[in-house]
Amino acid sequence: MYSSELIKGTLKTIVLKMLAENKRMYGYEITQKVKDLTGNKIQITEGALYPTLHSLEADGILITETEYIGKRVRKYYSLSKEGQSKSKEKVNEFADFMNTMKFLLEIKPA
Amino acid sequence: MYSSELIKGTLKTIVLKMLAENKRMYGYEITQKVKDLTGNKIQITEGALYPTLHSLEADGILITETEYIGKRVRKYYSLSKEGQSKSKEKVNEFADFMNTMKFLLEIKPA
DNA sequence: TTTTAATACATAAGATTCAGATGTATTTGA
DNA sequence: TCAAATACATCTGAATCTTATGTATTAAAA
Repeated sequence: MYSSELIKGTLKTIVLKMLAENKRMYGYEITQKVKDLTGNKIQITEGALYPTLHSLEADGILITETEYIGKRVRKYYSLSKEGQSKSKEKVNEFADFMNTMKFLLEIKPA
Repeated sequence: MYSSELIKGTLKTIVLKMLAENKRMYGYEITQKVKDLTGNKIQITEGALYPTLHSLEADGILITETEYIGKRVRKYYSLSKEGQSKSKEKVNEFADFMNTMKFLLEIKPA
């Protein structure tokens, strides 16, 4: 687990990337996928995730569909057309940022 | 310039790295150095920098000395013993975080 | 020569964003 | 059967940053 401040500012990018890879996902699924892929190093809390999903939806970046799994409601999120380009844009920006930071912090390639 | 949220959480790491490289620096100097090294891509605002410097000082990570340049006061910041290890620690943590993100976002090496 | 830009410190108000706590309800597995 | 996992979500508060503002000195340009 990283110190909490590090994750800041990357949540939106992570969520958009996950949805770009998986067509549609529900909230809990996103938290688990990220946890799995990062070997528990990044754990998205629900208190952070849901407000983010809702704000992305409000901005037209995400689309939702509700389904019933038995009696339980499940809310799927997927990228809108706009969301697809937004996702690429965000990932590219982060890649650029990493290069800048790598240089600034003189980090040698792993 | 990156979207503001990206920088979040990295300010402390950047400041500590700058001081590890330069022995002692004053606030304004740090903002300019980072601006120069990143080709204006990262611009630390003073409203963000000074609270950070003060809190690092309060935590015993930084030491200050005040000097007069003409009539103007200049406040130099440098790493304490504890600050030196903290600096390495922070940079290493960020390097690790970048690797995790690179994998998660499937970013190919530049 | 005057006045603008740059240097250099700093604070304060507000926004954003995240963590942690809490809440509800269902379903699976021990 | 009862605990743990699944799945949604909200709310309070803490942390951190942005924008704006303020003071004062010094260098450079008009």
